Amino acid sequence: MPYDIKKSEKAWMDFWQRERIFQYNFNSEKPTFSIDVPPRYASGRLHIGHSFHYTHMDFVARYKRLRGFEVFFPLCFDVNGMPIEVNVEKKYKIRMKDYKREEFNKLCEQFANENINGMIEQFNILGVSLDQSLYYRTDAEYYRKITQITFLELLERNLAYRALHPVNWCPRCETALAESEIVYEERDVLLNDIIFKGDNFEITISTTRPELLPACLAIAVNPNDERYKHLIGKEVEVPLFGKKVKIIGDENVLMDFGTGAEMVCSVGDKDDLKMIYSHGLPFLKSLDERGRLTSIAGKFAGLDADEAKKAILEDLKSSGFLISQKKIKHNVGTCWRCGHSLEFLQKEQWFIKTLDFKEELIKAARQIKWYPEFMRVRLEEWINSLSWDWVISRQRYFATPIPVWYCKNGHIIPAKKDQCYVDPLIDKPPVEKCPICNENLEPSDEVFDTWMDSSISPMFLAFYARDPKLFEKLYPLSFRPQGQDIIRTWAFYTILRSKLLTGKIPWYEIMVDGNIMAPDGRPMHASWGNVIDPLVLIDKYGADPFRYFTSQCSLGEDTPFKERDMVRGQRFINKIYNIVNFLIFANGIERTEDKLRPVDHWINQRLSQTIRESTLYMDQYSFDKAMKIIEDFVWHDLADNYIEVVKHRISGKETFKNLYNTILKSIIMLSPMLPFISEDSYQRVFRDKEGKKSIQHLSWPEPSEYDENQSKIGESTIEAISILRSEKAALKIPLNQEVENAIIVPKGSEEFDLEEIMGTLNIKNISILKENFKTEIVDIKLSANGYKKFKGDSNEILKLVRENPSLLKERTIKGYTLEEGDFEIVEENSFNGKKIKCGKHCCASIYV
RNA sequence: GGGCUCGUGGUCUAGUGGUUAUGACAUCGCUCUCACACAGCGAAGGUCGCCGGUUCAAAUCCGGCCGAGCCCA
Repeated sequence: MPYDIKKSEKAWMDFWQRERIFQYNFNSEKPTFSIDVPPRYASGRLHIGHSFHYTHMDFVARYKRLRGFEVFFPLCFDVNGMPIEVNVEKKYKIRMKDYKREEFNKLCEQFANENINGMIEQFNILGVSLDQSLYYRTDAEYYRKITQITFLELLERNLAYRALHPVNWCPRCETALAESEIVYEERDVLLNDIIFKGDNFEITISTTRPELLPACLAIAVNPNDERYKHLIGKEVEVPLFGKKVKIIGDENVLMDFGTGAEMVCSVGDKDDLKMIYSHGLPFLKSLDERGRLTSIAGKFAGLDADEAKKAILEDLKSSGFLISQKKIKHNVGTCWRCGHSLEFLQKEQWFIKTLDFKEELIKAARQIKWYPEFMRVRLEEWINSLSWDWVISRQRYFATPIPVWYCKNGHIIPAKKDQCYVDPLIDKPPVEKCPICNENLEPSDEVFDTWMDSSISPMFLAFYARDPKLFEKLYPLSFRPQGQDIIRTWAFYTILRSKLLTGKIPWYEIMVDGNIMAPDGRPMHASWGNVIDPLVLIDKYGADPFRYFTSQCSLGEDTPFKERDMVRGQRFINKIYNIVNFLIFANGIERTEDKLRPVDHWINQRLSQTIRESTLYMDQYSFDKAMKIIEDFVWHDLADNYIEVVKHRISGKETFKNLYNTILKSIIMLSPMLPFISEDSYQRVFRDKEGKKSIQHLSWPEPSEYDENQSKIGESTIEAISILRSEKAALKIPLNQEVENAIIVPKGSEEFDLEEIMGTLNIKNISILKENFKTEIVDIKLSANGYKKFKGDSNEILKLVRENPSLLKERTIKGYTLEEGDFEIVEENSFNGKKIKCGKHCCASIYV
């Protein structure tokens, strides 16, 4: 009966849920291993990349359970922000701003609920061992309450502040965006050369944004530029608008971009902003919140940026100011959600201080252990490049309300902490009038950037502001798994919030994953038609084969999806199933007394080595390496060699016991990666004897005991068997057919378990001999040690020895003392004049 | 333009100075051998992206270039 993967996987996931196998026990005496699970964004279903990430963290959760930890692995959802708003607008064909915040948010919540239910089902199918009774969603009042409280705490300490500041602004979404929300896109734009006239001179500037001409503050040139340096300090007139501006010198101006002269506007881009600050230029508001030109643009007022660009270029052309245009590639900042190009706008916004803490944050990042290590460098690069504080206010609906009120004189009245969760649009302020000027209060209608919610995830999970005792116990969390694309956001903001609010790092370890690429090696894009649905694959192959594929992906590297890895996984799972079948068969036969033989010691030695190495790799979250070692052991040492050898004596008590333990330890090691087949195997044979309800309740194996000498004999024996087996195959003798004679020629002082060889291969007599055996030296090479010893003389010595092999018997050559192992001798062996197959330890042949 | 990562048989991949470069998938041959033909045994297939340097010795270390990915400007 073949392995029914679908039926099995369904049954065991139901079993795990029913028996609450993954439930975290708050009263456990075991040490806790806590995972700051990425709250899955509730705008859709899991795609292959998410599935990949969650299986990786599940490997960790399951491994840590086996290592004796009480694992805290909660189910979390991120239910906030623009993607959901946009989806709801699309679904109902409505505009958010036409609705009251409350009403619109109800629609968002409903939309999210459907996705959440779907994703929980997906987690189950994948076998992700989340404790579903530990749960949060970021749109719930219990969660937003903590977002608000932590904000109020920062406000009390002046770490949050409100200020007028240019912000990245999306005119379509009408909201400020954080730097992390900007997507840079390369676009074809026109670089326009425009003449500015001064007293008896002209200067031609290059700009991609002529619509900002009304906000022109100055012309900037590089002070080292021979063409222009004499003009610095002179005045020119802004074409069409008649305003006079100065020519300034600034080292940041690129001499080879366009004409090497540019206009400084408020505010075209970040470079403008830097020059405005460094040259003390004023801010002009040239665009409004919807991206239209303001009154300073005269007759162009009211046009949006694109229309204005056209109109102004027209006028410049007809009045002779525009002298040339050429197409260039230009990086444009766009809104991560809607793709509209962004503007800089002067707005009152809420900020959290970050620039003051750069050093401290880098230090904190270094206290955290990063897997892989190089990901930390990316965070440090990001921290070093930050040029202003974190803008946390958003002019949107579906997010946590900012818990403050304002009076008309601009005083800020924050909510009281015990008032939270609070919605200023609905709830009453803590006081009726402004305590400073006795004015009436207006509620804030702004919400927080959603990273304000997700960046307190470890604090929330550790019961911050709710249960100080639990917080003491759980904080910092053990482990943060996440994707490389959100190092600068989720990882960064979490470290920031944690440091500011608790003074501690949020977790001791962070594991950063790469992405799954399409099979063609490119990112998956719906428009490229290379998107892969994990559920279709799992339906075809099963969840364990999918997990097998994800276990092959190196941490932190992008991996193209490979269906053939799932095929390979399927075969491996089938192999495991059949190994267990054999054990069940062996379990059913009568037991006789016996003793362990050298091959048993050999498999125990190989098992121990596998346990030691895979433990090392699992501790570093190098699942690919651990899996490779375990798979190699199970498939080749255990299945191909050991089982074949013990078949002839499987009725023996000790033999059976050794096989039983070897298989049990193997499936325990495989269970983090392949939980379904492992649980299935455990339940089929081991549960009765071991007693534990689930394989997840067992312990990660310790290396077995074995006798080193016996193990060596076992190794030579395995080699002899494998040579003789292939010999038998070559002679076309069926493997179970009896053979009269075989010979084994040891290379050195090796010993062999002849009885084992005879039993396994059905050979009547085996002799160990050295007569009639001829060794011919074919080639002589230097070993690594030889090279190290002889250094520069290596080639000369090698030449001497090759010409005269008898020199090998000398004690010294050219003053070097010779030792065994300096040379490698390539031999050809023959027996009775015929070539004979050889391995590391022996040569062997069937002797008919 | 900057930071990080990667570039190995047809495809994918292991391998951070020293035998004949690992394995998988695909290909070809042999074998239904009492757990498994979703198996076993064997064969063919590689100038280790390119150029230069260090070294007795480089896939591996260093420099430059080319290509890919992520993040940023």
